[in-house]
Amino acid sequence: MTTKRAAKAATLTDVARRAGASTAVVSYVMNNGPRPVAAATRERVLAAAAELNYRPNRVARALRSRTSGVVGLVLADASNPCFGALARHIEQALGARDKLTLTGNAAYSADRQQHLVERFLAAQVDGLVIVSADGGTDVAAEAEATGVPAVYVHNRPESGRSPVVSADNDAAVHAAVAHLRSHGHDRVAFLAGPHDAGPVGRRRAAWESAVGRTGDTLLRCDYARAAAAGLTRDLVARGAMPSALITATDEQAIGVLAGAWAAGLSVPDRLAVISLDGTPDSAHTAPALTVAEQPLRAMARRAVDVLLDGADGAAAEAVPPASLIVRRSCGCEGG
Amino acid sequence: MTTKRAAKAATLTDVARRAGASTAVVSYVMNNGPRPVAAATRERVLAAAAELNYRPNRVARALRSRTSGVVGLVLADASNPCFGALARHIEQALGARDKLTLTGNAAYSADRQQHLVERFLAAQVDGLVIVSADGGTDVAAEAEATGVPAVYVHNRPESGRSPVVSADNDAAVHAAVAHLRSHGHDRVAFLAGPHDAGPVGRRRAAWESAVGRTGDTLLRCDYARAAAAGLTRDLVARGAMPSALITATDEQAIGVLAGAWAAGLSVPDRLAVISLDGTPDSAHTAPALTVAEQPLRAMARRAVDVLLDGADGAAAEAVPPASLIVRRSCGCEGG
DNA sequence: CTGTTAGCGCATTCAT
DNA sequence: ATGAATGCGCTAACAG
Repeated sequence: MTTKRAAKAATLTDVARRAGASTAVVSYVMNNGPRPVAAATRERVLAAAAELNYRPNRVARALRSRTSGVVGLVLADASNPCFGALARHIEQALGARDKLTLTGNAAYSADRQQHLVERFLAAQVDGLVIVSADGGTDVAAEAEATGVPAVYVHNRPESGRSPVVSADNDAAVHAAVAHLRSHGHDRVAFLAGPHDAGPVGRRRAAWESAVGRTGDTLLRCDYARAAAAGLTRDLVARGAMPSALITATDEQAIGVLAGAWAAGLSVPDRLAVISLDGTPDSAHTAPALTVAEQPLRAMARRAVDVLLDGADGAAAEAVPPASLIVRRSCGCEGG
Repeated sequence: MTTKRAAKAATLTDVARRAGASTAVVSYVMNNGPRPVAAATRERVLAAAAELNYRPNRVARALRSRTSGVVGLVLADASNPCFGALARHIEQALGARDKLTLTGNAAYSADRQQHLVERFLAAQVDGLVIVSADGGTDVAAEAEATGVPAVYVHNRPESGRSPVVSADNDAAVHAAVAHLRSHGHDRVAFLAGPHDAGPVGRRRAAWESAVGRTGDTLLRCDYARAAAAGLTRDLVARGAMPSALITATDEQAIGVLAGAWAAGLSVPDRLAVISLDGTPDSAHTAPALTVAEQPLRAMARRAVDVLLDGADGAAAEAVPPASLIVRRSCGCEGG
């Protein structure tokens, strides 16, 4: 009969006793500093630690050293592939810096976002990464008021003054418009979100400047796939579907594809589509989406660097520009 | 010039001093217990806390009370929509139980999974939820050896003995086969994973028992969308594509749809497809996928209950069975 | 009902 | 190079 009760975890004091050393020395060898330790002593300590299967208690360490080694990641909604992909890259980048990631989904609710931030702050996070949608309050400011650094990724609320890392929306939109024109479309419609805040608002503005005042149609719908699919079916039914379309997000593009299929409208033959996110999902739609791909991994890395090293200036500039990935939905062959 | 330095956070002692009470009383009111406090005193304490903008330090609390209020979630890969959706539901269920979620992606690497678990344990998590793929070691056992409860979701390694919450794969597969047969397909092929471990292995076995030894073809490929797309193009090119197919996962189904589109094979006219995951993504493909939907939210809730309340027995039984969601890819109209 | 006090496990300062 | 001793902020005995 094996013992069911877990052996009480060994502490630094246990190791010290076993190694015939003081707790201070053990601490020095566990952390490689801040003071030197004789090689022989170090060996004894290491051996004792191994024998006792010692695991440093990060909570005690956090209390004493006032850094938890944990950063909070607040997400508007991880089921949006764009946010989800960012989240993975951020978690990975934090791991590379030896940080653990506390993750929370706010489900597009400002209240829940606020709640999450408060709980993260209470948990003594070393920093906050906020991947939020439009409409939230400036939670980063709240964090910084308590001395915790924070960085926005992708979107920053109107009133925000904390650093943001975002992609170059203008270049992405212009590349997309140019590509569609090279296919012979002189009219290029744009599918925006329900309002003009945040990155999508900037993309819409970029589209306007790119197409000029030529009367190209501006479409709007919610970011959900279902909404875009519904809009597409409507448009086809009314014969009002343009022949070339740029969608503000991959979610919308996927919805458009689904709606077009359901309505019997062939993409790219009768509708050319380019999307502006470039999440991994976009490569495996039917047909595969041509996209202006945001450098999500680079954005994540940059955000973590800004957060941890406080390189406030030139945040956005340091991430590579969006690049056009040509696949099928624009009308090009291959892909 | 506003002060840039954050005011040192108020502590329980500060509140006690300000309220003219002892730290014990303050603790009692902050936690609503474990001992009663006179209403008048409680008011004074609350007022003092509010004035000082007091935030309990969860790290100190964790050290003292030996529970951190944090649980670790280790994911094989959050970019797999099935795991990603589970992760969100688990995070939400944990939040409802007042727990924070430490999230880590193992990227299908047993090493990284091991690493994550060790770091989570060092962070004194109150429990571990493991959404892993085939091939990992029994990390839950390691956690439980240190007294930390752990639950597997979706998949448990061969050697595992910890509780596992998974869906009813057999029922799902039988429903899918029956539905395809009702469309007149007497042969129903199955697309499995590269090997027969884990849930996909069970699904494949269920398919075999459902179709009998009638020579229906078993296909295999990696779980990635690209792999399934490539396989599909190959099969079409060689004229070896069956007319009815069940895919073990949504990822594969999406890849099949992409491959079929690229190869000019019409779904559902010349290929009927049903998938066995039923992630949110499956509703917005072209055409929309008919799926045997796993009750991901219920699984997440159940897993959290098992983890936190130790209801080890009858884990899987308590989750609702998979349900067939009929859309277009099987050949049905509407959807 | 409330105050006093002793640690939780660790990092670090002050002595050697 | 090492040891002893001091808290980090909080909870929970133990006294009133």
